This record gives sequence, structure tokens and C-alpha cells, in this order.
Amino acid sequence: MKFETRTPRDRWIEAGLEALAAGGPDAVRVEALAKQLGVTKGGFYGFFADRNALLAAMLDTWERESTDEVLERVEREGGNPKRRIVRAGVLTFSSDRLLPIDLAIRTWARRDPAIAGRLRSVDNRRMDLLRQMFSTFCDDPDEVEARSLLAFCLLIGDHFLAADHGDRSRAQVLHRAADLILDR
Amino acid sequence: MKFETRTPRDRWIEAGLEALAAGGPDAVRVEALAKQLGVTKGGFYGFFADRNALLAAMLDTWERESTDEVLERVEREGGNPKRRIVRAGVLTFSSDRLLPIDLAIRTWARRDPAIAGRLRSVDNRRMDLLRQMFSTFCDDPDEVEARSLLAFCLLIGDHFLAADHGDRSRAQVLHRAADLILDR
DNA sequence: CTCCTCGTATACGCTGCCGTATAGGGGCAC
DNA sequence: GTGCCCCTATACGGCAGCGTATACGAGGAG
Repeated sequence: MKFETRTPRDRWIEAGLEALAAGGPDAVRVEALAKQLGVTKGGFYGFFADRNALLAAMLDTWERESTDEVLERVEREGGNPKRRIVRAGVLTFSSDRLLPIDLAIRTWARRDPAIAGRLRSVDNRRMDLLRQMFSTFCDDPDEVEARSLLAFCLLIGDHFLAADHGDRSRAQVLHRAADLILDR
Repeated sequence: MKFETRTPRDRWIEAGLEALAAGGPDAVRVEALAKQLGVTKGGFYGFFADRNALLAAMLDTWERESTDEVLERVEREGGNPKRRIVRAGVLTFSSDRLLPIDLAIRTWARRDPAIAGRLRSVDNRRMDLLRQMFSTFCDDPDEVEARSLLAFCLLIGDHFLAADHGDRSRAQVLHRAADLILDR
């Protein structure tokens, strides 16, 4: 029988995603990951042809976790359509794990068309959910599209904005902004 | 009399900002900039103590151009308050020069508190303008704050979103979204 | 116990980059 | 034209990272 798991491929991918989240694609360095894992890069090239193969595997993992796994989990939890869609957003954008990876990939996509393509397919699935939600109480498809974009931009932009809000907390302002988009 | 300009300090800063816009702070490499400028790094260390000094100078330039110069130019062009504020937004976020730098600095700020501090002061000035604008037709200060945040997030998030919109163009959806925020 | 497999450690050559030291060359002053 | 002053090129040492080659070592199969 084969040995269970010694220090497996997945651990390299995991460490790579952490590095990506913390410092962008340039921070994903084989020798640095090895050090963090407490080993040398000796075994790395048994699992991956080169650094690019790791990046590709990281993207596969990210795409699967960001779409299929989130949707599957939402499906298991059940609830009405609106609740499901909100859960999907929360699972993605309130996750200490997925959120920073998502943001790093967005920046990466701006300078790499291949990344942009992958992000597009993921974002399209998310936008579909938003459209479904807004369609439940809004008949104008143009307005559905506009509100969906607004909601998505608010979700993302929040993490890229550095402004203060006087006495209010960001969360308070965010809540009020969400009301403006969701109500009526 | 001093010689005019041979291959001056400003050119290094300019090339640095271009590299920052295209590839993030990690892409600002002295030797690469020299190559792009058609010289070697020989003269660089006459202007800057080290690479960090260049980064600092780049940030100074960015901060000045993003705030003072934009505001000064808006002031010169005149117009009513709303028009001025819209012009300020256009000058910043429709600029092939300033926009990609701005986005790169936002990502940078997520992993460097010093950068985050600088970005905060710039974003606060921009938020002030938005608050002024929304205050002209909205009395509830909480709502003013929420709409300002929404507008800002839309402006930024647009460039980080990869989703399609079926038959519509992004510009069309964006326009409709702006209407939702600005009207009433 | 012995062999074999597979992950790991170590060592190597290569490249790209930083910052320093030093020599060359082209304008301006006079 | 001569001298001076900057800017520039070149060369260097050091470090970090990639990918390869090779030796070690521990666990399972027989």
C-alpha cells in the first residue's frame, strides 16, 4: 500500500496561495515557500515541473473553491433564493482565506490576460447570482444589471478604499450603502 | 549658468511610476528603469540614495499630482460646484497616467501600512469632494456618506471587475449605475 | 534482512538585481 | 583651448531566486 501523505503537493499549493494573498504573484517563490513549510525545495520539483506549474495549480484550486465549493455549500445549507445568494457572497467575501486571494488575483489580472480570462469566468458566475437576486424585486433588466454591478463594486471597492468616515465606522456606512442598493 | 537638463531626476521618477503602474512596486527595479531610459544605472545613485528613495519620491509626485494639481486645475476651469467635482473625478480616474498608478498604489497599500497612510490622506480629500457634491441635493448626512462611498467604490471597483454584461457594454451599465447613485 | 522507492537535503551554475568604486567624456566658463 | 563639473559607462562583490544533479535515509515489500 502506498504511503499516506508525507508532505504533499497540496501543502505547496496552500503555501503558494497564502504567499499570493500576502504579496501578490511576485511573492510566490519556491525557496521561500519551502522555508515556510520547514523543508527545502528538494521535493518541490517532484510535484511541479516549475514555478509556473505551481501557479497554474494554485489558480485551479482558487477557481474551484471560489465557485463550485461555495455553490455546493450554499446548496446544502438551503433557504430561499435571496438567502442563498447572500450566503454565497458572505462565503466568498467574508472569508479570511478567499478574500485576500481574490483581491490579489484581481490585481494580477490587470497585467496578465490569461489571469483576466479566468477571473472573468468566475466573476460572471457571481454576477449571475446577483442578477437573480435583484430580478426578484426589480423588473427593469437594465436596472438589475446596474444594481448588480454596484453591489459587486461595493463588495470589492470596500477593501481598496482607505478613506475615513468621521464618527461612523466603515461597516456602518457599508450597511447604509447596501440598503440603498437593495431596497425598493 | 547651470546646464538645463541632461537626463534628470524627474525622468527616473516618471519611469518608476510607469513601472509601478504596469507591474506593482516589485517591478520598480533600478536596472530595468535604466534600460528603458536607454542609459545604465550609473547616474541613478547621484539622484537617489537607493531604491527606497526613488519609491518615496514617486509617492510624493503621485500625491501632489493626484490632489493639489488636480484641484488647482479644476479651480482654473471654474464652473458650478457639481461640475467641478465631476471634473476632479474625470481628471483622476479617466487619466491613462494617474489611474493605473492609483490602482497599483491601492494594492500596495494593502500590504504596507506606510503606503496605506498616504493613500488614506488622498482618499479623504476625494471623499470630501464627493460629500460636498451629494450634500447639494441630499440632506441626510448618513445617506450622503453612503452615496459617496458607493460612488467611490464604483469608480474603483469598475477596474477590478472582469464580468461581462451580455449585450450591454460596461460603459452603459456604469452610466446607469451612476444614475442610480446620483439621482434624487 | 535486503532491496527499492520516494521524499528530502545538499551542492552547483546561472541569471537578475542592488549598491559601490572608478574611469571616461561632453558641455560650460573663462 | 583649457579646465572643471556632472553625468554616464563599466566593472565589481554580494545576495536571492530558479532549475538540475546527486547523495542520504526512512518506510514498505519480498
